[in-house]
Amino acid sequence: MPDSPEKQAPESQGQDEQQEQPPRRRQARGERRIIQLLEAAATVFSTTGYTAASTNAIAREAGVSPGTLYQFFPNKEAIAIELGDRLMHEMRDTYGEALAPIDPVTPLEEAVGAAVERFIDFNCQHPVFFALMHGPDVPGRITEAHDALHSTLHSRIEGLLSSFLPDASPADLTRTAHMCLGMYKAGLELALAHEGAEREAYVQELKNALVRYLDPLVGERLGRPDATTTA
Amino acid sequence: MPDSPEKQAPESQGQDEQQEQPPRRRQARGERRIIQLLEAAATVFSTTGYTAASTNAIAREAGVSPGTLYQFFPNKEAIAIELGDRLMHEMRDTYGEALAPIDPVTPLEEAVGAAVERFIDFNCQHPVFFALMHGPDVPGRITEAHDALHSTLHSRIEGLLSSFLPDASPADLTRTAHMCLGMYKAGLELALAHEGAEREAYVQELKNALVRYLDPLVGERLGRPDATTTA
DNA sequence: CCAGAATGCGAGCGACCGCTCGTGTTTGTC
DNA sequence: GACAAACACGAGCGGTCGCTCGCATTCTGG
Repeated sequence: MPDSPEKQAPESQGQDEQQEQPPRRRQARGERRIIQLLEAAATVFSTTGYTAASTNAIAREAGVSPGTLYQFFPNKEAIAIELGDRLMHEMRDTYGEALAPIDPVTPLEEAVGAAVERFIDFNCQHPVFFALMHGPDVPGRITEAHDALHSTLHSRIEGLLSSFLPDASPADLTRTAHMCLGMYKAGLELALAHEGAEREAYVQELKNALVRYLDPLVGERLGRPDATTTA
Repeated sequence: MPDSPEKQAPESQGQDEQQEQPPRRRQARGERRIIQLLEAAATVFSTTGYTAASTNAIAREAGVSPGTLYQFFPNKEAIAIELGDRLMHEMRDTYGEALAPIDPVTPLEEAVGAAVERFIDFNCQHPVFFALMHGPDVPGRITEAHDALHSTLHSRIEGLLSSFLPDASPADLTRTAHMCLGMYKAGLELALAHEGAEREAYVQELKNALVRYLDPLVGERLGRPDATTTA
């Protein structure tokens, strides 16, 4: 691993906020190559992890030469970053504000079930996402993106919880939210490790675990009409 | 990374079960060096992970030369294996049969609490253990040890569950046990990420999550006297 | 005390990795 | 058709890594 060279043109600093783009015109062929390379990278990353994946392997998987790969990406990290950005974008497009709005009258089961369902679905359709987000070896920028997503989810959960539990201490709220995220991650891992009906069963099990974990906390809330049908 | 050479003397196979030891006599100094090297390896592994840890770094951390390291370990993997073996041994020594016996009259809270407490404690005192066991990049033999431990824990949990739930389907039992292990792992990660009182709070939260997850399943059991005090 | 084994050293080998560069091919524009 | 820019190639550069090897030093048994 050579140290990241970090050689950038000094740029005109200070008064021009768009700092690059020596007008790099892409042809249609180039755009196709980029997609091809990103797909290859997704395959290699999700099978071997980020650090173990070699750029030569990605190029080989895409059926091009190493030089061609570096025609479109300045370095290995940029590939992962671009891949992560596109996944993040696709997630927001697909599920829109699904991870944002919280309807306080929604029953707990429904809220948990919907959120779990959506995120598990996305991860099943894009296994790279899990490899990049929960991989232990990914470098700086990806980790930043991961942390950003993580803290977004965390504060969403915290918000949901505080709407259910307005009188809980912030520390308890944070802990509970972290625990929920941890359980979600564990369930995701189990779901990804299985397929078909078995996967569905694990998703259901994750929902059960989350609801049962949270239910006692919100139990004293004003009445949910049917509290008996749990399983 | 060079391909693992895998050059072993053919050995006399078949009728002699102790297959090696060209009588390698160790001096006291050597034993000390081995412990020194293993401690250095523990430090390096737990800070950088297995693959990212370089043997030269381990030797440097131990204050010896690379050659000296290879006087005592045939390769990098062997260091991790020896380290893992000693940890496993120490775990069994420390907690003895604590992970074995299941007293069916023990209340659920107590059983879960005791098991969680013990394992969390061990992991807090030996952070390497987590790095080696749940690290994503560790090679063959370590993964085998991990899988062995994992399936041991899994079958213990399955046994406990089946004693509580004699009429549940095997598939459900397996799933529930996997879910418990996943939740434990998530809680362990959270506990390791904090210290002192906050860590204790996460341990308690993990116990809560597990008990609440399992309680509805064993709820129809013959009476535990006080079923109301949950928190 | 001394032969030989165990221990210790560190330059360096071979393999692989991320990445570059000189060169050749394709594509768009006039 | 001419020219430049974008695209493609692949040998190979500089680097690190796991690990070796020849040689010096220290310990141990007879």
